[in-house]
Amino acid sequence: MKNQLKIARISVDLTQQQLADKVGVTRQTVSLIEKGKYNPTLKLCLQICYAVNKTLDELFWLEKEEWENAKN
Amino acid sequence: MKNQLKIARISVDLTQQQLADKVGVTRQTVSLIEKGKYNPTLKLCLQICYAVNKTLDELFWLEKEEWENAKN
DNA sequence: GTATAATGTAATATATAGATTACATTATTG
DNA sequence: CAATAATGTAATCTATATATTACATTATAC
Repeated sequence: MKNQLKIARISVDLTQQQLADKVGVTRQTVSLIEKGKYNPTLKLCLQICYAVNKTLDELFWLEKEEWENAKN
Repeated sequence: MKNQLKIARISVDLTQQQLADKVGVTRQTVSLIEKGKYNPTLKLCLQICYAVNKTLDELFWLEKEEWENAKN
């Protein structure tokens, strides 16, 4: 599932590992979320938002059509 | 985890069962999410947003402080 | 160009989201 | 107030988010 995490993370100058540490998750999890291969929980989404100083909509919002195309 | 789902669902005149059907989940899952006793996945959050015509921030956003208080 | 940091990704294990079944409680409507 | 619809919630099961370990590839710095 597509998202804006990678660009947001880089803009606050964090590596995947640093972000992972901040939100208490493994680097792999961050990597997979950025790649759109994961369906994170709301809690994790919120923690990521706080860490990179963005809102849910800014990082994770998808219009319904994009959603329906991106079947995965 | 607190959220605005119940009020949004009622405002589009759906029962928990109807919402559950629309998003392809059980009524129990909807109930628990409304009660703040569940940590839904991003996909489910998005589908709920589409069903009640709200955004992620409108339904699920929590400021960091509220978050930190609401430990669960 | 080589060392090192950062990232991608695969296999297996564990924790937990969500389903299922069931029953109780709380609205709502006649 | 009685019947029914809507909702709360508990126990058990299944699917999947996330951890762990490990190794490969890609970027960055010397």
